[in-house]
Amino acid sequence: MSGTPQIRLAEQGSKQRLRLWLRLLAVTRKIEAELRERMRTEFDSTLPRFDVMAALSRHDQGLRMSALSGVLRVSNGNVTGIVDRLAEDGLVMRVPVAGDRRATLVRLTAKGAEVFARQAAEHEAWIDAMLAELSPEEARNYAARLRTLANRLDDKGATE
Amino acid sequence: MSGTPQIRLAEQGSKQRLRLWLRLLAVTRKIEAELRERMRTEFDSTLPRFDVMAALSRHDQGLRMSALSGVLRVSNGNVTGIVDRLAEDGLVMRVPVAGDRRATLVRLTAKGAEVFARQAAEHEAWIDAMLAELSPEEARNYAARLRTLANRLDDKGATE
DNA sequence: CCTAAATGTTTTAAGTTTGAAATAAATCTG
DNA sequence: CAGATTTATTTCAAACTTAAAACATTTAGG
Repeated sequence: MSGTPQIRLAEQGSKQRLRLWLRLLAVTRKIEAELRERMRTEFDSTLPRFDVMAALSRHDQGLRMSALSGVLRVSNGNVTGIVDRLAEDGLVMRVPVAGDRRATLVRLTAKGAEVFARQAAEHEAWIDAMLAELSPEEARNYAARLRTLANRLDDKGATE
Repeated sequence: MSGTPQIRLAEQGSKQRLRLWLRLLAVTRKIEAELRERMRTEFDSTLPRFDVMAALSRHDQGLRMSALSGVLRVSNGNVTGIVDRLAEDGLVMRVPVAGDRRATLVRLTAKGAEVFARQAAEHEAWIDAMLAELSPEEARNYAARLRTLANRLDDKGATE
């Protein structure tokens, strides 16, 4: 009815992986929705803004627009808009790059660094609470597994 | 320097969970980006459209706008726009609900069901290839773990 | 040097997304 | 049964997102 045993097994593998993907997506969306809601109510901000500030907080010297876009895996034009709005609020600043007038370096302002520090502490606590069910060891194991999976995905993308 | 041993351990757990979350997000975004790209180039469509059709394909009798919104975990207004565009393309139809003139039932058209069947087969194959590194058993185990995690998150949300 | 290709960023058009306000209809309550 | 509340959906404004086009600048070849 449903083919040879070999094909039945392959189909099952495919179904299991699809199911895993759907669960992964569901959990990720659930957590993101919760984080977005809290960012909005507690800090009157958004996740994309937080993501940009988080990336910048790891680079005191600042990041180019293209580097920011690469780190966050979002399009160039997207970053332009988010940085525009953060700059309006005085949280980041655009700095010219000496020797390349095409490029712009984006950096957290003093105010931006201060605001981000507060938000980051809460953000970490929210995640800690949401994932409290996972022991530190379990979290570490899953993170490691995801890391190898991400590497494999990157490899594939690179060779295509 | 960094507090009592108890606090140091708690901090570590928090860091591990944060790291896990960041990896989860990175992998999910990577896969989504790949799926979006393929939906665009192979089918000239988008993930949100596919998601809506996938939900409808599991309900022959159709779904109310609010049910669709609930299943997909996106806002009501969002679903309105996506269904509008799918309807323009003749892939879904709005059907009045007998006995409740506020509500609308959304269903796949024959064309929509046919288009979705083709896309779903490809979609499953793409995911199967991307997650090929995971054995069916491993996929099943992770899916199960994510399921309990999702349940826990839902419980939290319900009691708040 | 001068042009062609490459690089860095912004702009644009279309679609997605949210939360809140508006609308419409059904249900509850006195 | 009339008014108030709740429920189902759409509309709206603002932000996010992408891919592609436009722009500015730099680098590479001749």
